[in-house]
Amino acid sequence: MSVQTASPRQCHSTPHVNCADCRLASICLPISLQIDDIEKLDDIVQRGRPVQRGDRIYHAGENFHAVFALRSGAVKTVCVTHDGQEQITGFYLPGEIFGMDGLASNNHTNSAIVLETSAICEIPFARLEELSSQVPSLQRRFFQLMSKEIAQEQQLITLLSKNSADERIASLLLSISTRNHNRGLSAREFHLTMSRSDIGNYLGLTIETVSRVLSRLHKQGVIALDKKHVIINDLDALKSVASIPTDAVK
Amino acid sequence: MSVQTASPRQCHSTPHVNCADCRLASICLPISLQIDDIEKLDDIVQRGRPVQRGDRIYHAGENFHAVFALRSGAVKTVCVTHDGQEQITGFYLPGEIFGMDGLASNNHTNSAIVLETSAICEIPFARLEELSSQVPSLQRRFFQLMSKEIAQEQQLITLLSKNSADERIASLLLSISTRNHNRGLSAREFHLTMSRSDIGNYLGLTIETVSRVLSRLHKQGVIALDKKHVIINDLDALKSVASIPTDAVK
DNA sequence: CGGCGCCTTGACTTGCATCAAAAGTAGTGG
DNA sequence: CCACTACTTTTGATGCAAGTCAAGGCGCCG
Repeated sequence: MSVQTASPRQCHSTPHVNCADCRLASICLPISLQIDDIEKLDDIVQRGRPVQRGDRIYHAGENFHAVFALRSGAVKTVCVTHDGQEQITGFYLPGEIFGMDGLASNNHTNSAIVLETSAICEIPFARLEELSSQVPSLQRRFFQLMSKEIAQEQQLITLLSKNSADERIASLLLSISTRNHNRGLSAREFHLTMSRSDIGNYLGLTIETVSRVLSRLHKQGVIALDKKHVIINDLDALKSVASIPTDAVK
Repeated sequence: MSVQTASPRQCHSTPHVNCADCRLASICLPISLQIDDIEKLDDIVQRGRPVQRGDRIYHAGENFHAVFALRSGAVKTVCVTHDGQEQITGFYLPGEIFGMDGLASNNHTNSAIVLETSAICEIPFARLEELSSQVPSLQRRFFQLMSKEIAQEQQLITLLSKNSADERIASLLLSISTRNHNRGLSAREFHLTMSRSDIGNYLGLTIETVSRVLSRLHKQGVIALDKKHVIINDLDALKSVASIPTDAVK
């Protein structure tokens, strides 16, 4: 089970870094908090051991007691239908929060599965809730996070409902690119941590279609593709495949 | 513009009913609040004039300042893509809360459009937020509402990603039926307030497909259908079309 | 009555799924 | 280091569910 991936430990994945010093603070939960409020938040955040590919952070059906912030690595959330099929509902990158499903019913509706060696902060919800009452900007921030989650899912709904296979895949690549960029990484070049099968599941496509579309984009020179390593050669062309105006900031 | 539908004014749409007396209290925002907390909530709720089919409660891009509870009638929320297409992201029935998009960015990402003569409660968010800090059970309730919204959207994502036209439409009928039932109305017989085109838009199908599937269900005797009036003749058969186990509660 | 939306139905087309097989990649153990 | 197994990805051939195009019906309103 100890699948050590090539992903090296990075400075921000060391357990002792606190929220104030974390280089992801500008995009994570602490946004817009005062320094002493960050310290209060810091007190309730639990930083765990690195987790490995395939590990589950929580299971669907499990009691909900915490939300999670991803420090490094990547995570997917999946929910299971009546007939046992899995649907991936989101991919999470460093600085992003997951696990807010399950708040409604006190039980997680999704499972969270680790895609590559990751470092994760656990934030016990009871204490977060309590602190939110005392720190209005934290309460607001948390409302915003949930609202952002809703907005993103609506984007996905639109993608699934209205867009072709090409558009869906181009959109996903652009989304990852943008999120990488916001974390201060390259928008042009990145590693697809998820398998073709994960991508297909997420976008409502078969793995064959995913493979074909990626090959075509490669042949057309829009992207360069080596296994899971992606380079966006022509950003405007990719946006045009995604039917996104080239001037859209997104 | 004044499209007066056949829908009669009902007792719970009269503006003077307060939260404590509203017959939707058991499924609306006040759930699990103490009686004096309901009164505090009641103080900030604004009950407006009835609105008509086609009216917009808020526009995409508009400043976010309130969430809304539907007292009677029906509402759809839509968001607009880059290329000007509309995507319906939800249908709302009495007792349900909408307008929580826009919390993230302080601007609504959706528009809310009235489907039939409706009565709506407006809840200014600033005051709700403030009250939430003082009343932990309200804060919790509001977190839950947003989380429920997330869970429902994930259901829709799964539906769009994995299910056939028949399954999508049967699922929608069952969802409306269940929600009616929870409001104390008939689960067997109801009025489809939305047009075929709305249904198609919501479910990622063309209006022709919607029409064909409904006709087929009618011919098979699973439902009776007269214009917008629906009677579910064989609930188990409908669940089976939706690929939902017949013993599933929801 | 005639015009305008909304809905239904039929004939045809197509994008993606399905089926099938081969090629590439990784992990394991001799 | 290579052979072996298992898994993932690619590529090709074929089929079908749902989209598109087109025509006609029904109800509503001026």
